[in-house]
Amino acid sequence: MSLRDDILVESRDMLIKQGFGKVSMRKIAKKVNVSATSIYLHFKNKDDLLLALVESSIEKLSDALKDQMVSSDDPVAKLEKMANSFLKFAIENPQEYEIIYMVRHEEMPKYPKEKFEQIRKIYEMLAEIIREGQENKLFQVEDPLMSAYTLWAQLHGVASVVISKRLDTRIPSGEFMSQAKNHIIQGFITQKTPV
Amino acid sequence: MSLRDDILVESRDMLIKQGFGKVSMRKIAKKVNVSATSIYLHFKNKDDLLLALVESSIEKLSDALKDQMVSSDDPVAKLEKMANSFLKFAIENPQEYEIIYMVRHEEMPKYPKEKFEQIRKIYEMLAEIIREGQENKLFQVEDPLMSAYTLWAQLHGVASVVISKRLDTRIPSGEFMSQAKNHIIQGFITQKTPV
DNA sequence: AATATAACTTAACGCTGTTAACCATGCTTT
DNA sequence: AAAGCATGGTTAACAGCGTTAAGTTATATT
Repeated sequence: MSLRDDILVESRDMLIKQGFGKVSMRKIAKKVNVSATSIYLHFKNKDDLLLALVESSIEKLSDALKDQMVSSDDPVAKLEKMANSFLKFAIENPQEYEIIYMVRHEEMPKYPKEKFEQIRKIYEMLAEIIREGQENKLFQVEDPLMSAYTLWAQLHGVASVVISKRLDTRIPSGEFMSQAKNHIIQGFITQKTPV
Repeated sequence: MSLRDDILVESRDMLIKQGFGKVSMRKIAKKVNVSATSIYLHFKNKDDLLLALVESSIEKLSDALKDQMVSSDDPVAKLEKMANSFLKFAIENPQEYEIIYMVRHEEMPKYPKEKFEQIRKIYEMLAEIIREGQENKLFQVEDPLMSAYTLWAQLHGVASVVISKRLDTRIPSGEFMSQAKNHIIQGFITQKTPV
């Protein structure tokens, strides 16, 4: 395994175990038995290294979601599965999930957009499900792609409140997420306005 | 005005203008014409200072939402107004909004819970609206307080994706938010399952 | 054999949060 | 009035940070 890979492995481990604030170039270097400056031979700077971690976390999430897509269920069930595995991934890999949202896109205009191609593909996938539901008159949406983004944003909000422990102690997080998921899906479903 | 207040004013200003990463004790000190260590006479440490900022940002948001509560509209309209002003606040005061979500609760178990009383009150307020709608059979929810949390979480997800510029460039953020708001509210409304 | 390139090092710069020790001022108690 | 003490400030210093510049050493190419 190359030094570059060692750095990635160790820094991811450090990020997951100790959190974002405690990761430093010097500590990573010590872990892989190399001088701190050596890292700069493989990564432009700290941000660049972190971005590499973001990328691979996105890939993990992407894989977790894709696995759910093999089924030939109806769109509602598909969406539900997606929502489930999204939340499951976030809760089971909280640090991994947080890595994805760690770096602000605006702070890295220098980085090639292709790096985020993967995440765009997930959105397209969601949009496809929604489009299918729209055609079957199951979902009531204006623009499937936009709805894919709102769906994800809603799910992210739910995941993030749980992960960052902002939930009221009176509320069990499992029920919260399942309840939230229902509300979110419900929000897309076609309905006759109540009397 | 006391030095403590000066520090708060300047550090808030710095936080809003330059962002979280660029705020340092020394820079704040320079701005208020005092040595860096003097800040420690008024705040335990940097986290403590930031928490004071969080508190007052929460109060601002809380005020913005409370202002919407005077009306005697029906629950649906009320919820819509709340959602609108929540998103409006977030978009118009992005840095202020981010301050609220900056500090992780788990990282500050030392701080008194009463500090977050204000935010809890907002939740109770939302829960009250939802409870009202529930009794009028307008909303279909299990637990109004839990639903208040899911509502907020979803709104936060939407606000956060816009603020941190994660939205696809093809999607106009105004429409995105309005669309998302509709989905979110829709998710609470009682409905007859479609045929 | 000479040279280029790659992978690494040490030393240093200018930041950072935070602590320790010190000093002046003004209030309280003797 | 003298002594003591709390308050609000100071400077100096520590350890750690990201990053750069310059130097070294080994390997591959010509």
